Amino acid sequence: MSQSFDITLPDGSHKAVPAGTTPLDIARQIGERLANDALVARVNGSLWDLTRPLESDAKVEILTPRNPETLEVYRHSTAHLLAAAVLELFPGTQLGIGPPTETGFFYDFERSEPFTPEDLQRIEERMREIQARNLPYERILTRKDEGLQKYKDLWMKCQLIQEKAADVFTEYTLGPNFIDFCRGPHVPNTSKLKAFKLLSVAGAYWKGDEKQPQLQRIHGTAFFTPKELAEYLERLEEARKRDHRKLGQELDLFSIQELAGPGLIFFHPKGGIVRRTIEDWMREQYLNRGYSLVYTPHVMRRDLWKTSGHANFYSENMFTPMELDDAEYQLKPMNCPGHILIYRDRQRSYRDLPVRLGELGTVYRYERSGTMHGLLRVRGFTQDDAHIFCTPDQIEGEVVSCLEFAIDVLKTFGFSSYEAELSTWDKGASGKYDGAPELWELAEKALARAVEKVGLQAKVMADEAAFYGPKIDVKLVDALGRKWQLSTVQFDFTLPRRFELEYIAEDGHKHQPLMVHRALYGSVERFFGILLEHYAGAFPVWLAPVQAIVLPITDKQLDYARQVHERLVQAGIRATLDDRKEKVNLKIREAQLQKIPFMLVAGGREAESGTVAVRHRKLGDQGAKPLDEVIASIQQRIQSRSVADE
RNA sequence: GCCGGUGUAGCUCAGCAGGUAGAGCAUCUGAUUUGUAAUCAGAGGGUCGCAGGUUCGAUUCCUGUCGCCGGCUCCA
Repeated sequence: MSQSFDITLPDGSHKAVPAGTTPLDIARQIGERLANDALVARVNGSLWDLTRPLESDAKVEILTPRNPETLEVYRHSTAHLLAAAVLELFPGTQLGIGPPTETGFFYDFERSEPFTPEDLQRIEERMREIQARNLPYERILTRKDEGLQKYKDLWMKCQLIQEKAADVFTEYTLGPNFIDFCRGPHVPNTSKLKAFKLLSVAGAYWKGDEKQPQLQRIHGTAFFTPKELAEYLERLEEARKRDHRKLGQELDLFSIQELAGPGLIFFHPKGGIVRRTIEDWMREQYLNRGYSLVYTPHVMRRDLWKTSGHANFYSENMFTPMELDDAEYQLKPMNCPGHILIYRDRQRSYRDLPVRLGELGTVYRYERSGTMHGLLRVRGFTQDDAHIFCTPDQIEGEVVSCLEFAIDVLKTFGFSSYEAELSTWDKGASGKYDGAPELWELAEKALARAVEKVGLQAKVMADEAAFYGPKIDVKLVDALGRKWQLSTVQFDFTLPRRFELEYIAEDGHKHQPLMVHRALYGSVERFFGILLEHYAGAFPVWLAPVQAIVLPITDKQLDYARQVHERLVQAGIRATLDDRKEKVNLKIREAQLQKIPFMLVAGGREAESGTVAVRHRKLGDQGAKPLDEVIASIQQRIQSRSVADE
């Protein structure tokens, strides 16, 4: 056993070390500082505990907080710390799983009593105490049969061991009293954990399955430094401040009425202006890009939904059918069948294709109570929906223009950062797919080539396609770095078959067209909510419900202010006049809180000279300017749809 | 749907070991004519989410129900 291993370091240098050497030993040889900062190692590509002896020749890399992948390990170790604290305070609690997440970590517990917010505080304090004990995380190898015996009082752990463990598995201790079945790796000891905070408790089902017992999930977050933690908490606070539900009320944009029912949105006059502007832009684009605008009914016979298949596989999401004198009718959860009926109302020639039918179609879907969320998750919403019926050799071009269109939406509304996902059928391996393999191949190739052509980065999500066809999803990244699913471009191989769609091809025979479903805003309501949060309520001028407000200083300037207001309105600017007998300070404060882009102060001096004193919501007092100039500059912003707040 | 929390004036919130409620802002009235984020004074406004129960008495305790919030699940 006195063999030695050949270690390759990231700089390409080699080192011979005796068996039994750990990555931490190597770090120490390189430098005390590195050994101090080290949290975990990468050995031959996989993450490895610092104190775990090397087992062969290896490429070894010592990872510190500078390596982003370290954060997951760090948070995972914090999750163990949480579990250890819970067990100390509440012995007998059952442990579920405790993974890191994108923003922190959680651990699931089963306990008859609910954790209260006070419990959370106590737990967090106990975590700090345990942390201060400077306990090591130690990796232990255990035989499966032994492990099952050891964890016999922890049913979830036993289940996990049964399902996941090899004959010999790893577990990690945290001091003398805590041990957890876990793949690892972990940071070497609790002294490394410098900044963490528990955030919430909530219910979560074991394995995410509602037929399984419900557990209590404690969420927390952890960062390498208290400073980063504080910044994260500030971001959370910022997100809370720009919550679209809060802004929607403060800015009087929309409401949800208890008397009318949850998940149903009322757009108030100001929200109505914003929404209409968003919709008008889309309608204009439809017409510019070769789409036809159609309208389809909101309720249709249930037979239609039987033909489409929705009555079967989508029934959970549909409103209960209503009985009319001749038949059952169904509120529409989708627009596709309506567009299909228009397509097949007459015989189509290949010369007619592609047929692009677009609609701002309002659909109703049954969402379980408890799942609704402001504008983002509702029961009635409007899709900027279109269906493209085309020939096989047209699909690539069609997908390309859909993606270009989608990118144009993002740019127009001020999102510069976005990403895409290409969901594929994975060769039909999972067997859940409908449609001929040739069609899948054809469509997936077209999608992949289109993605490349428009220069999108698309992550391939194997086996994530819908059963009826592959798709591309576009996600945007907002001002706070949050990702939102937005546009989707999906093939549908099922509906053309179910509705026996056809066109007469050049060969004089009937062929089945390909059908592409695409929505770019996704849902207008949801898009509205995303925009609202992205801009924190300060909509770009072209979208702002009120673009300018005229503020006379005293009622001596009222006549002049009325003229100014009239000029603005004549110029097509959405302007209001604050003619109350109030101090200008108050008027400014309120206009500012309403996030009105331009406040035009009209006092005696301005009335004399035909000017207004311009105050911009972000830039502040800009001084007096000739009214003509001000009008032109506001108009310029509106016409150019500028998203810059200046 | 499930787990936990929560529901008091238009808004934000206080209060109640059970004795039918209070502030600030908003609203209305009056005064103030005011130069870049809140002028002053007075008045009005709530069947304490809804329905039962316990009690001499319930906004307060209990049960049910509805909405909302944080999650799970699902998705636009």
